[in-house]
Formats: sequence, structure tokens, C-alpha cells
Amino acid sequence: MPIPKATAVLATNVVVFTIRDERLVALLVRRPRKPFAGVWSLPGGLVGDDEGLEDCAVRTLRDQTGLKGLYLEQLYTFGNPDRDPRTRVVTVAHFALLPPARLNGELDDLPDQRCWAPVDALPDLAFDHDRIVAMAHQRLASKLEYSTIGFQLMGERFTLSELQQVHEIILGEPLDKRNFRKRVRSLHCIEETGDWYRAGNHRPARLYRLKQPGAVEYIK
Amino acid sequence: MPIPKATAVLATNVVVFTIRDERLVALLVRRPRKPFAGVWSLPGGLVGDDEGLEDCAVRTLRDQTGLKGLYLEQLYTFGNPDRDPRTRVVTVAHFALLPPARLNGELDDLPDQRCWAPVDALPDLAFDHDRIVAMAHQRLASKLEYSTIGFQLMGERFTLSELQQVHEIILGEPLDKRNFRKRVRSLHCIEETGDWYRAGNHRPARLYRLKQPGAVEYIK
DNA sequence: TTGACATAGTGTAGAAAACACACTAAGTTG
DNA sequence: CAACTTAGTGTGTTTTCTACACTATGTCAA
Repeated sequence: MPIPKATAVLATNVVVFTIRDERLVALLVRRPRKPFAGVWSLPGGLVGDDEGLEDCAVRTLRDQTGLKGLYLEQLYTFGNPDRDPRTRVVTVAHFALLPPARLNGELDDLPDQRCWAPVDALPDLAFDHDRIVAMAHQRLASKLEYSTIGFQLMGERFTLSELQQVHEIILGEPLDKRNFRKRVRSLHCIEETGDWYRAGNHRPARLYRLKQPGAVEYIK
Repeated sequence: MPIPKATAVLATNVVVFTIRDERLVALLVRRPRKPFAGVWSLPGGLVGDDEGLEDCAVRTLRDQTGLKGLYLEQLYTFGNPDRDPRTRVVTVAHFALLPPARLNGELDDLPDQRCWAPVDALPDLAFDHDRIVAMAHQRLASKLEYSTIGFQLMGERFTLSELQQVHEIILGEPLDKRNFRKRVRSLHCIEETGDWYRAGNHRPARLYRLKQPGAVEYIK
């Protein structure tokens, strides 16, 4: 028995999060084509014939934004039949984390075609991309509480204050400094570098690094 | 610009869990066709042109097993390019929960074509369905700890001992009776029916029911 | 040099939650 | 009515969570 003909167009999209100006922002690209030509949307594109889903997410992200080497995981698959006005398109949504330290002008070219939009003040987005961003934010916030995913938004070396600020911004609430540090220490997954971060007219901060840079573990 | 031609065959699969003989079991169906003809596999099938993903999961489950009205949620999308030996097939995996009280012979017809297999002793499965079952089991166990999903395996009325046993089986470890009951009571999501469950030569057990039968909430 | 400034860094006590643990209650059955 | 079987209950201990405020150490400017 032959296989039925292909039934759907398959795409991936990625919500890239970082912190900018003390806000959680997501990376948007301007759609060059109909439908929604000129409207902001998530980076992404069609899955190649012989390409894994995560591979596609990585590739389209690199092609459209130059970003690579980010922490990335699958989020959810959106397949409402009328989410694309032309034809059926199913998208496997992912989210990725870019440490703000890597933001240094990485995306300053083509400023009309890309932007970082605060997740709590998004412009109109194409398709159902606003729902995707909302779900990704929610997932990220949850995972902060029961995993070590938060470290994936840190650079190679970071201070505890930095880390705390990132958590506060994503969760949308202030955290107690001493309790936060106690909790982080109890994870035993970072170590002192021995160096100090100096900035401004105040006491320097210890720099830490992850013991296992790529690892994201469940806690408790 | 025209949309590119369809790039992938899209399917859904469902892992239906229930408890049988004090084990967590998943529902398997025998594949009628190549590839893997005659091999056990998860119920599922191709997504219709104008059909939602969850709708497809519900439909194929009903068509292949007669089951309906189950709690069901999306699990993960498996899209490895060579997971199907013929052509690219991407499957959106779901899992569903069938209260054991509804097992009464529901699937006793066509016994050669369907079976309940213990998740820790699966037969060889088609495609990557063993990975799907493993991930579903892991997800279910996690969600037991931070949500009220466990009640979706209960019938309309149930005893606390029943509920505890289901938790123990899924988690694979014994739970303390008094602590378990304390925890369940603190959720405030069940109420006494006033009736008693009588079975065997021993004290009857109180019957409870969910205050909001469909609801699954996050806790803590 | 020294004082003002700004952020880094630290401990403790009370509350709440998690955990370990064993006996009595109330039916059925022979 | 005695034996059996599962239902149902409380307390003390440990651990985790929470609230809370001051000292340390650098820079910078006067």
C-alpha cells in the first residue's frame, strides 16, 4: 500500500529570549512575504525533506539572524487548521535562550528587519505567534523553578546579582537576595572563577561559572 | 509567491494509560499494514486536511479502539527524518488517561488486534513508539507531583486507597498513607459523596468525587 | 586622604512543609 | 463471636521556606 500524499506543510519557529534594558525580550523578524508581509513574526521556516525538527529550528534561526549555539528546546506544536490563511501549515515551536552578554551588537545590522520586543508589550504578530510567545514565556518561568535552565541565560562567567536579576525579570517579581543565593549555592552546580567583576564606584562582585556549561537539570 | 509543496506526512499517536493488574499499562494496536505489519504500535493515524492535531488524536483513538471522552494532552513531536522507513512522517504524540473503572470489557473484542502492555515490559514496537511511551510515562509521573492530573485516572467516584495505589504504581514507589491523605485533603478539590465502597470482609471506604471533574490544576 | 556613594555579601529566627512512624475502627466471613 | 482485612487517624522531627538589615569593599570626587 502506497503512502498517502503529504498532508501538511511543516515548519518550525523559535522564540529567542534574552534580557535587554531590564526586560525579557523576544526576537522578531519582519516577514518579507505574504501573508502578513511586513508584519513582525518569529524566526522560522519550512522543514527540509530530510531535516530533523530541531535541526530546522537551528538552521532557520542561523539563516535569519546569525545566532547559533544557543540553548534550545521544543515547546509545543501548533496545528490549528486555519492558523495560516493560505493553506495548512503546522509549526513545531521551540524556544531558545541568548545570554545578554552575547548581545553586543550581534543584530545591529538590518535594524528594520529585526527587533527585540518586550514580551509584555509585543507588537501585532503574524499568525498565532503571540500565543507561541506567551506559552514559551510561561514555560520558561515554570522551568526556572524546577530546573537549572536559568543558567543558560548567563555568559561563561557571571555574578550572582546578574543571575538574580534575570530570574526576577522572567518571574516578574522581586526575590530576596539572601534566600536566592542560598538556593543557588545549594544546587552545587557553579564554582568561583577567582576573578572579580568591576563596574562603577562600588565593591566588585565574584565571578562564577557553571561546572557543566551545557547541562540543565531538574531539581528537587 | 505560492506556498511550497507539502513537505511532510503528518500523523498523531496517543499513549493511552490505565492501570491493570496493579501495573501501569499502555494500549497497543497491531499494525495492519507495512511497514511493521503485524507489529504492535500506538493507536494513531494521519492528520486530515482540515483537522486539528488534537482532533486527529481523538478521532483515530475512537476509530481504532472505541475509546472517547478521555483526558488527553499533547506530549511531544517526533520528527526524526528516518523514523519511518518509507518516507518522512512526523508524529505529534499525545497521551491520554483511562480510569481503570472504565475498563470493563471495553476492549475485549478483537483481542488479537489490541492489547494492554505494561510500560515496563513492552513488546517490540513499531517505529520509535517505545521512546514515545517512555517519555509519556516520565511526563505523567512528573505531573503527578505538581498537578492534579492523577484524578483523571479515577472514575466518577473513588476511594483514597484507590487513588494512592494509582500514584504508587505510576511513581514506582510506595507512599505513606497518612501523608498521602493529608496532601490530597490539602488540595481541596474533592468532596465526600456520602456513600461507601464495600468490597470483601473488611471496613468500607468513603467514596469521594472531584468538585470539578475535568479540571487539572497546577499545585504549589 | 578621606568621605560619600553604590553595590556585594552575609546569618538567624520563625513558619510551613515534608517525613517517619503504629495503632484503632469497622465492616465481612466462617 | 472470633478472625480477618482494609480504612482511617495524629504527633513529633527534620527539612525547607520565608522574612528581614546590616557590614564589606571597592570607586570616585573633593
